[in-house]
Amino acid sequence: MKYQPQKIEKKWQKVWAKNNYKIWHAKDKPSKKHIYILDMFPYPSGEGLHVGHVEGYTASDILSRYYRMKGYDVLHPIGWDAFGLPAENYALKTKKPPQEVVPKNIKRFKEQLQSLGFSYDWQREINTTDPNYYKWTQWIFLQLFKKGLAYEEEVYVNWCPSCKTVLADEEVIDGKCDRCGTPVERKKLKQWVLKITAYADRLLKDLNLIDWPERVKTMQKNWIGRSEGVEIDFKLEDSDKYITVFTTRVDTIYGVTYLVLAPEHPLAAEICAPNYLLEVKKYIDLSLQKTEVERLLNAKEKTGVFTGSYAINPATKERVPIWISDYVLMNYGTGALMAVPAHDERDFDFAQEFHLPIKEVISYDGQIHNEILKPYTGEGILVNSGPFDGTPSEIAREKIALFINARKVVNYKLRDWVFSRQRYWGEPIPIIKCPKCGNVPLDEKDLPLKLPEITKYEPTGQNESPLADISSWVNVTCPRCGGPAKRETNTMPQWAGSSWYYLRYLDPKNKKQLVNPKIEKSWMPVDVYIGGVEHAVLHLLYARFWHKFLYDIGVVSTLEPFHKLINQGIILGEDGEKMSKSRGNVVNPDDIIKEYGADSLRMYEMFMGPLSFSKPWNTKGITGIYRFLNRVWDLIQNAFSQKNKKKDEYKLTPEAKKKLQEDLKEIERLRQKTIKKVTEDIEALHFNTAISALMTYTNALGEIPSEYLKKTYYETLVILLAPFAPHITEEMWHIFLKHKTLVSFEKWPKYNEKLITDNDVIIIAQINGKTKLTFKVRKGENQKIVEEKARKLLKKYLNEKKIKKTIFVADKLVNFVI
RNA sequence: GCCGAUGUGGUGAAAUUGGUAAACACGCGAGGUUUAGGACCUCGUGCCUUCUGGCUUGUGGGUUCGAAUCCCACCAUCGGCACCA
Repeated sequence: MKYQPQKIEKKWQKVWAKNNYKIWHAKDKPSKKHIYILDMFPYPSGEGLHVGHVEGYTASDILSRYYRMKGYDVLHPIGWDAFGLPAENYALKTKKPPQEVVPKNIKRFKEQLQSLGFSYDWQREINTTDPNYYKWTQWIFLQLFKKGLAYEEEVYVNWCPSCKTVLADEEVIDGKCDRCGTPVERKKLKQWVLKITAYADRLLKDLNLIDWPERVKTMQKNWIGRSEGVEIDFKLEDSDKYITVFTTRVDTIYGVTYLVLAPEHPLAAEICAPNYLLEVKKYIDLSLQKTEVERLLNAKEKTGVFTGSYAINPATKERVPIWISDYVLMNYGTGALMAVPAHDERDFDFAQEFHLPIKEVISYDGQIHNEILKPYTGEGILVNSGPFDGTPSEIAREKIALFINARKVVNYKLRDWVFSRQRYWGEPIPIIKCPKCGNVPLDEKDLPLKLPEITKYEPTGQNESPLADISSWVNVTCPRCGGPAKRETNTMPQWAGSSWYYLRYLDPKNKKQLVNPKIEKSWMPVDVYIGGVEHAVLHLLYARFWHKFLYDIGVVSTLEPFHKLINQGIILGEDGEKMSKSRGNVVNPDDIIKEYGADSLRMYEMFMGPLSFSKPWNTKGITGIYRFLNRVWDLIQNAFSQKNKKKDEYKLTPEAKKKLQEDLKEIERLRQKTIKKVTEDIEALHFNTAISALMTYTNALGEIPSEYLKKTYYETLVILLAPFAPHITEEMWHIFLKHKTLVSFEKWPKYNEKLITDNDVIIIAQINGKTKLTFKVRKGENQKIVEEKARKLLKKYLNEKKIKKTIFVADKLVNFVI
C-alpha cells in the first residue's frame, strides 16, 4: 500500500473534528499541569493563508500536541482579527460590504487551518467583529474613559490622505502609512486618545519580568524612550513670561548660545518682536505644511527664523536669542530647547548655518580648545563655566540643577495612543456627545453598541467616519439630560480587538463578564506566544498596556499577559527575496498540501532551520521530507505485513550473530537517545534537530531486519513523530500497529539515562591539542591505563619526544603536550 | 549615527558547560533498477596533497594543553530606531 497523504489526511481530520473538535477542547479549570499555547490570531485577508502563517502555527501545534501527550491540560485556541483597514479596503476593492467579505475570508482561512491538521480548540473560536466580542472591547474603552485614560484632545495627528483616516504613531513607518505607503500629513484634529504614557514606566520596567527575544524588548525600550533630565525656565527679557526647556545635559548650560522653539509652540508667534512677525509667521506656516517625509528628507540642512526676542540664561544671566526651527519637535519634552552648539550635532549644524556663537564648556582632555570643528557630545570636565570649572559632567549636572533651581523630570518618546479612526469597519466608540453634558459614556447595559449596516461605507475624507451620514443612528437623546445629542461616529483602530483577545478565549461565551476571574486565574498568563516580529511596538505594546490597565481594575491577576514570546522568522521566496505577488515568488500552502500533503509541509517548514531564522523556501527541500515520510511508511508497513518472516538465527554465522547482538544493543541505546533528544528539542523549540534525530533513528531501524526488532522500536518512532506529522502517524498507528486508540493521546515515552551510555567510551587521543586518533576503553577506566594505552597507540607520533604534560579528561580524552 | 541579531561546505544547517567541525537533509558525481523519463536503492561528496599528511568555522590579534564556542579590535549582512534635546 502506497503512502497517500491526500486520503489519509482527510480521514483523520474528520475523526478529530467529531463533536466540534471535542478532543482538543480544554477544560475551564485545568489541573496543575497545564499550559496556554497561543498563536497570534490571523487577519483573514482575501489572499488566504500563507506559508509564514504555517510556520508559526505548526510550531505551536507541535508544542500543543506534545504537551497533551505528556499529560498536560493544553489550551490552544484560535480566532479572527477581522476589523480594520485591510478588510475594509478589500471590501471597497471588490465592491462588497465588509459584512459579506469577512465571513467568506474566515471560512477559507478556517478550511486551510483545518487542512493542516492543527489541533485548535475550535469551541473557543472568537471573532473581533462579532458584537458579543466587541461588546467587551467597548466595555474596556468605557473603563478607560471612566478612569480618565481615554480622553478627547485637539492634537496634531498623522493623517493618511489615501486611507482617509488618522493613524497612531506606531502605524507610521518612515513618515509613511504602514498600510499603503502614502506619506502622512499633519493635521490638527480633535481625536480620542488613550493615555498609554501613564503606563510608560511600568511598560519599561516590567520587560524584566518576561522571557522575550532581546530584540523585541530593545525595540519596546527604544520606543518608550525614557530619558532623565531637568526642566529649566528661561525668563524672557522685558517680560514675566518663561520659556521652559527640557535637557538631559544641564552641565552644558554655560554653553547655551540661543534657544529654539518648535514652530507649533504656543509662544512662537506671541513672543515675536513686531518687526520680525511677518518672517516668523511665514516660516511657521511653511513648516506646518511640510509632511513628515519632507521634513526628514533634509534633516541635515537646518532652517529657522529669529524672533527678535531674547531670554535670560539663569546660570550666566546672559541674554540669549530665541529662534524658531522645525528641528525642534513640539511633541517631545516642552517643544523648546536650549541650544549648546559646541556639544550637540544638531545645534552645531544650526549655529553654523546662521552664524551663531559656539562656546565650549565640556572638555574631553581638560584643555580649552580655540576652534571647534566638530561638536563633542560626550562627557568631560567643565570649562568656561564660572564656578563649575573643573567639575566632571556627572557631578556638575547635580550641582548646576540645584544652583539654577531646575526641576528633575523624566521624559518619554512614547506618545499617547491616537485611538479614533474615520473609517467604517471598526468598533463604534460608545460615547454620546451632548451639547450640554459633553462626552457621556453609554450605559454598560446598552453594550454592545452595534455597528449599523450601511450601503455607503467609503471613507468620506471629511475628518469623519461614514457613520456620520446615518442620522437615524447618530441622533439620540442624551442619557444624562435627555436633550438632543449625537453619537460619536469615529471607530476604534484595528489594534483594539487584538489588545485583549487572549483573555476572551478563556471564557468566550460569558455574557456577564469579560472573563470569569476563576478561569482567568487558572490559565493566565499565556505560557508561550508565537508570532511575527512585526508586532513588536504595535500589538505587543498595546496589549501589554491594556493588560496592565485590566490588572489595575481587577479583571486580570497577572502583571504581564505573555510570559514567553517566540518570533518565527520570515520565509523568503526561492530567490531569497521577500515573498510578494509582484515578484511572483509566493508559495501557496494549498498547492504544497495537494502535492505532498500537510504532514510534509508542516515538517519541511520545521526542518528548514531554527524557528527564529529568516530562510528561503526550497521546493526541492520538501521532497527530502516527503521521501522521509515514505521511508517511514514503507519501513513500518513491511515490518508488520510479512507474517511469515521468521527469526532464523540458527542460520547465521557466529560472526553475524555477534554483530546482530551488538546492533540490537546499539539500537536500544539509540532509541533512548532519540527519545531524549526529541523531548528536549521540542521543549526548546529546536524542531529542526528533533527531526534530524528522528531521521537518524529511522535510518538505523532500516539497517536491522525487522524480524529481530520488537514492536516497541517502531512504536517509539510513530509516537515521537506524531506531533510533527499527525496524520501519517495516526494512520500507521491504526493500520500497521493495529491500535484502536489515537496516537495523538498516546503517552509520551520516557527515556532512561543509564541505557543511553555504552559500557565502552571513545577516548580522543591528542598531541598538543590536535586529535590524532581515537580508541575505545571501558567506561570509568583508570587514568593510568588509559594514558598507557594512548601512549602505545601514539608511539609513532611521539617517537622518543619528551612529554611535558599530560591532560586527562575522564571518559573523554588524553592530550600529550610535547 | 545609535541599538539589536547574525556570519560554519555548492545550499538549508548541526555542534554553544571550551574537548573528533560539517550531524540531518538538499544538490552534485558514479553505479543499480527502468523501453525512456520520473520515482526508488547502493556508494561517494569541505579544501589542498608529492597519498604521507597538511589546511579549514567573516578578518586580525589574545587567553588556553586545546577555541566555531571565551576576550579585544575590525569587516560584512539582516532587522529596528533615527533632528527625541
